[in-house]
Amino acid sequence: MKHQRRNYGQYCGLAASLDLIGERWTLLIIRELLAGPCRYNVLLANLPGIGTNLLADRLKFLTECGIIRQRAREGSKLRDYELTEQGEGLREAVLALARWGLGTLEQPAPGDIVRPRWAALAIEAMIDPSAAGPDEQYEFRIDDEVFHVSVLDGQVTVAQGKATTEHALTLTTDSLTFVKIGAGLLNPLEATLTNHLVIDGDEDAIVRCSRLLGLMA
Amino acid sequence: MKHQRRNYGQYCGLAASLDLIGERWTLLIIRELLAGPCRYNVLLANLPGIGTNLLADRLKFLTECGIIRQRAREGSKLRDYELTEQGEGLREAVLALARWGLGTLEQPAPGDIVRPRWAALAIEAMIDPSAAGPDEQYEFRIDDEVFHVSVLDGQVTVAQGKATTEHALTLTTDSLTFVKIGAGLLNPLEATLTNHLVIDGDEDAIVRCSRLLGLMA
DNA sequence: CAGTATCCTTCCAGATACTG
DNA sequence: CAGTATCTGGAAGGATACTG
Repeated sequence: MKHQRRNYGQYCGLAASLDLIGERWTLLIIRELLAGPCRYNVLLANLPGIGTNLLADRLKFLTECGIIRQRAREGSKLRDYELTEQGEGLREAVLALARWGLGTLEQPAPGDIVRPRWAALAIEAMIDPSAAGPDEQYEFRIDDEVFHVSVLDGQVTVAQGKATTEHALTLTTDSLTFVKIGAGLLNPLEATLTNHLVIDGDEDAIVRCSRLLGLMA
Repeated sequence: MKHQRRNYGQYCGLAASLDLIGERWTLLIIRELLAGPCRYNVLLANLPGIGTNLLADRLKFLTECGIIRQRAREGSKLRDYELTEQGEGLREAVLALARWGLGTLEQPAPGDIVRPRWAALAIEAMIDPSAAGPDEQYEFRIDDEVFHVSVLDGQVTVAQGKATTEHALTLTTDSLTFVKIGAGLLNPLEATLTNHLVIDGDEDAIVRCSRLLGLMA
């Protein structure tokens, strides 16, 4: 018989959350999966410092709780982990935490690492849905990965991969630069002047995109 | 020299959050303080299972990080802990987690405890700001504590204590009942019929309040 | 590739005693 | 009252080696 996990024993929404996703590493695993399905070894590579046993533990527990599931890739023996609908429900909470944490970030410490999808998380956290303009897409090229922001009927979403339609602008940068901008430690204009950030596209679209990301203050 | 806290070493908003408030008990302490300033021994009493040394550790760390501060009560030697502005910024994240966790709650396990302010957190998590109606207040009496919901200029807030104006309705219940309602495990009508929930007030206000809390589905 | 198994270290729970 | 200090068993976390 499996030993009962430690839990707070409180009948409270927050305590219930923390019983499920409050352990070390768990929310970082969720963060990775919020960007899309992912294989075991890719998770392992994107979470430097986690032990392979600990990753396996967490994945097993999250699967038992119905927060993630495994799915076979068609035409391949490889399996991906992906969020269930319940797991997807954590997006707002993760974004709220990321938004708060962005505000506390200072200059990176030596040894700190950055990944493109964390920059994508920063994009998503920065978005002000009430600033959504007309339907269009923006393509973000961060290091070697591509993401796109899509405005559709006032709904804004961020996803992995190229834009699915013509995109109104292309933004090219590295993940460190982008996270610094999100943290308010670097001015987009300054980044552009030093060539760490290159925006290519219609001028009006640039303004709309900046507004959407709260960069006009 | 103080030993450096364990941290993820990731330059990412979420990881930065978790470095500060990801340890066990920390968010539950924040939850208590979100309801208002609180003394050491009250925190200790409301967080059954935490050790006095662990609580002191957490409070010290949160103070060093600028998330909470201590304040002397006027005319008394007693000191309260309270959130700083930065700590107050965690409200949205805590509410998002509580909202998600409420959805996962099942019937309470034997030994689970409930507290009025956790029910107040459930109220706050349930609120749909877009459903805000005309300015008015609702008073909630849960066990032996009183909270009020205030709608003002389309902004909805929940606070400890009695309503500050005439209130459009008074709701009396116990914390267990209220959390169950928030978790969708108990129908408000059923709770009323069994006398676990008593609502006293104008009929239209009851409808508006129910809408605000998403109880009309 | 996707995990187990192992070993060791650190952290936490709970109790209790003590201080200003 | 508001903590600090100390101790102990047990659980969780981390590093590495190994397996189907």
